[in-house]
Amino acid sequence: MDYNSIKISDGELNILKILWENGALTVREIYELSILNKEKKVGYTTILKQVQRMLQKGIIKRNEQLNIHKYLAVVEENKIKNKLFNRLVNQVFKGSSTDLILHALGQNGPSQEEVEEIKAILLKKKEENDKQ
Amino acid sequence: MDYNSIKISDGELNILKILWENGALTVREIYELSILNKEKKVGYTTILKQVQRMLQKGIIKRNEQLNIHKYLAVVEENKIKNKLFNRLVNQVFKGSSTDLILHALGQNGPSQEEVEEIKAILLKKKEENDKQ
DNA sequence: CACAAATTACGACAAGTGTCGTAATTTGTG
DNA sequence: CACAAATTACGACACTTGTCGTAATTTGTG
Repeated sequence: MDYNSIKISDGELNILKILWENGALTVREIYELSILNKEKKVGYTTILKQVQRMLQKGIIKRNEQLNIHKYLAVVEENKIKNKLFNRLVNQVFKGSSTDLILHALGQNGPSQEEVEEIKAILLKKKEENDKQ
Repeated sequence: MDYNSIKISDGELNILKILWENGALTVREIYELSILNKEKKVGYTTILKQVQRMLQKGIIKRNEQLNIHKYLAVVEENKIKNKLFNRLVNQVFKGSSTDLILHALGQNGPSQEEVEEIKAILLKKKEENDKQ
């Protein structure tokens, strides 16, 4: 699995998330979980189609034992997380994960003093890195 | 500008980034900047087309004074950052920005001790939040 | 002004995606 | 086993996006 060339759409990510959390599932189960807590519900065949395309791409696989088709994620959660994380950092935080962290803290993180503490730590670190 | 319904593609984000950094630019200027430091270069009309579509969507606007068309971002950098940040948090970090921060720290952030310090702060904060 | 150069507009095309409808196949039940 | 129910396969369609080619328009220069 080449994690660099892989592309994952929003719908696919949604299905992967369910699979990472729950392990092998049938399409029906994925479908049921995917429409829970969703404002916008889609048809069963929509999910099925997405599952089929994911199967074809090789990002999930199928286990056919017991006459039941169960699907399982092939791509690793952490690698995809890293990938998406790095993409965001590069796209809007100039490649600096520290900047992203500061953004996160400013937005809805810990209290003011804590933010200051953390900022101080991060900035100190940043200076060190810049020196090198 | 309704920041909730707005969708921004990778190509558009690339152009926005340039506009946010440099203010009003002509298509030519955007084009020049966009192919700098890029392995994969695209044609001028590709950028032009993207600019035109962005104009139509209303995420950039055009200033025609002085017989020159200069384009300027309408959407605000911080709001878009927030949007993308929140999307990532919801998509793969269970809606917890603290989880994302911890992920960032674990990946390529500050030193070990600093990470521990920050973790302690964040976790303390998290417990407080959970109590409420 | 006339023509070359630059800019802008417009249309096209292939991929990828979300979304289904319907057909084919498989499974379960009287 | 025969038929209903469920599952799976397949095809279709609209939209978005990246990517250009080419045409139309505007600008600048001899």
